[in-house]
Amino acid sequence: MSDLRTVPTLDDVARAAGVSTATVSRCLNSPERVVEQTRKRVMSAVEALGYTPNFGARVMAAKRTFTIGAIIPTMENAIFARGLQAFQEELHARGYTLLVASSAYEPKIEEDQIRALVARGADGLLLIGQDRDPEIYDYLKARSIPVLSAWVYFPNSGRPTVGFDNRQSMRALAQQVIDFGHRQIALISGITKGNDRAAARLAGLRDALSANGLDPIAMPVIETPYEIENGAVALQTLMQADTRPTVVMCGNDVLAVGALRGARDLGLSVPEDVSITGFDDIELARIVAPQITTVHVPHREMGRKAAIALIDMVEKRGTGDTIELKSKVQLRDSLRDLTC
Amino acid sequence: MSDLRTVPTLDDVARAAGVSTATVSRCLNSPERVVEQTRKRVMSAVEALGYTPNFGARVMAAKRTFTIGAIIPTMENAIFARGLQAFQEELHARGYTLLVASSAYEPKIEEDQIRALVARGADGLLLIGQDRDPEIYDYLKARSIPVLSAWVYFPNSGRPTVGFDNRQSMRALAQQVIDFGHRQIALISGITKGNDRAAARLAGLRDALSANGLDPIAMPVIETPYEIENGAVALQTLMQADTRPTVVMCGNDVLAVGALRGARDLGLSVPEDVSITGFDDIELARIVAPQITTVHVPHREMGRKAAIALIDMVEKRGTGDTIELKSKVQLRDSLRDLTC
DNA sequence: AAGAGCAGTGTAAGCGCTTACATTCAATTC
DNA sequence: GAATTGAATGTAAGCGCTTACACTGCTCTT
Repeated sequence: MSDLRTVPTLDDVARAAGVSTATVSRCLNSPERVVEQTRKRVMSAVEALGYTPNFGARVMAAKRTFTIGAIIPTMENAIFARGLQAFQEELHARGYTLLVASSAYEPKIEEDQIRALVARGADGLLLIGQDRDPEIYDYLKARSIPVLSAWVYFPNSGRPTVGFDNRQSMRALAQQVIDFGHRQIALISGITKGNDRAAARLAGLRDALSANGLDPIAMPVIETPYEIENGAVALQTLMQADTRPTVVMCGNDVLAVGALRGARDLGLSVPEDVSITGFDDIELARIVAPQITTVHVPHREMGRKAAIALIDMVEKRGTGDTIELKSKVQLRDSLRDLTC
Repeated sequence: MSDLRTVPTLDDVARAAGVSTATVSRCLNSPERVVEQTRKRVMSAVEALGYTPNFGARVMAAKRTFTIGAIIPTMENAIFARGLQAFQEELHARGYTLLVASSAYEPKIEEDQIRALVARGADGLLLIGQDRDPEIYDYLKARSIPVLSAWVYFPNSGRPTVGFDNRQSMRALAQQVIDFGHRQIALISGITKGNDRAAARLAGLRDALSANGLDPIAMPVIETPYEIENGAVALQTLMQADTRPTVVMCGNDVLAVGALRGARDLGLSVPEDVSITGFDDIELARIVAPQITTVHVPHREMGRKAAIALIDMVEKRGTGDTIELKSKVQLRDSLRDLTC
């Protein structure tokens, strides 16, 4: 291959094909508006020159970037990986590119990232959860950039969401735990401030306690960032209390796996000495021994539907539908049935 | 907040501050060239109007996108997550944005993704490994887009790499295995075609065998995509052979974790009945019981250094240095010392 | 057979920014 | 004090593309 001195432009193609730049542009963007014969000529010129449209110029002229931004709290563990993968596959299939950033669960960083993505011309944004400074929503609205919140389901928030009901899900899991005879329940939660999923899960657990005549206030709760190590430490703290819990429920599977290791390090067996539950049903939950009882979330489906919904908002200028997905309690070995 | 009718432009800011657009542009891009007083005035106008530069226009005028593209084989497991996270943090700190795509280990898809990233104006590209169609390198060269290969170290390839020597690393691990008295060694490898890391690891293992008077040809090898399930299946196949291996080495930790589960399902204990080793030292390796003996790779350091090196290449401060990072055998419980 | 209608194509005006070059003016030099 | 210098700022030419609008030469109407 020869070393091209410069990258060819629309103009070069037009000249080579003996047409105007407008025709070349049309060939590329709405081929049906150009007659077959011309189109062929143009396309072979494109081919011959190895022409690729200049992204910046196209963005500027068309005022569309075909870019969707997504900001997730973390890339370091698999919580969002599968959903995001599906999201990106669906976007790709529809001609969009995904721009990912992560916020490390920091609202400040998230805000920066939102601005960065907007500055880069993202046509739409996928965010996780809904709990953020209203000013950000104003900012996005002023620029008419559609936003979709995933991983949550809030039908009455006035903003579209695609996800599942974290509160109900946790409540359902807790009900199961209670039905299994557990009364001494403790929770290792993620940080609830600025994290509506974590907050909802905590609330759901309390709902279940109240509904079963147990005191939600008395329940020991440790809030800690979603990291395996933190789960281990938290479990050890909980097990040193005067009245040991019979079950330690965790805000997600990452904490649960940590708790499992913490128990192991303490010489406790799970679920004989203490039961552990998780949330999310990421691969991790099935890899460890015992496998972790958790709430299964349809990650891939969520990612796919989020992509479809968001593109819809971008293209149809629709306001965006809220979509509810169903989660499901996934019983495994880490939860002991005390009633047997 | 009021609903802005239109997004403010450089011109609006210039008018509001009573200066020319050039001055505003300079305030934003090289503030030291504008006198303090003016700069302050401009900045408060920027603030007041909520101005954000238009990405497309900036790209077009500056012929730079401040975007770095990265194509990784997969986002679905954690192999690349940590390194990529560090990569993106470093980029962000230096004013660049990361565009990530994944290829599903398919050369065809990777090629598409490369073209897509280039079309979007990526200033530089991070790829994993070096084994790909030379035509792609020509294509990138013609557009003078710097490329850096990570996760490998090939000092004499003529292209910059940032990573570790997969072959030597595997050889070192294998030497340890042999020193522990293992003679019946089997390998569950990733697919080596188009994957120089997998190929190098296989080669390194063979090196060690030869160096110790063992027959590299006789070693059972199963090649399979990097998925937990595949590791489980492969282990079971290997254990059904006439002469059972005393150790099953795996191309990475994902396969090793799968192998571990496969052993468990077969009722075998690790490492009593069979030893297992991994590669990469991702979090997974420490979560499972027993913890997996593996090769530790400095993921975060690799990501950070890759970012620095690539930006260097983009900004023409260098042609791209090859950087070697040191891996390290990480002994854990899944490998039994037969000599005791 | 003249006009209407329309498909196919061309012309040219931006899109919002960066930056080379031009201009201004105060400080410095001789 | 005139000339020189250089820092600070302004002017305006693109960057490569899309698209509104204009134009051309058909095929239909009536």
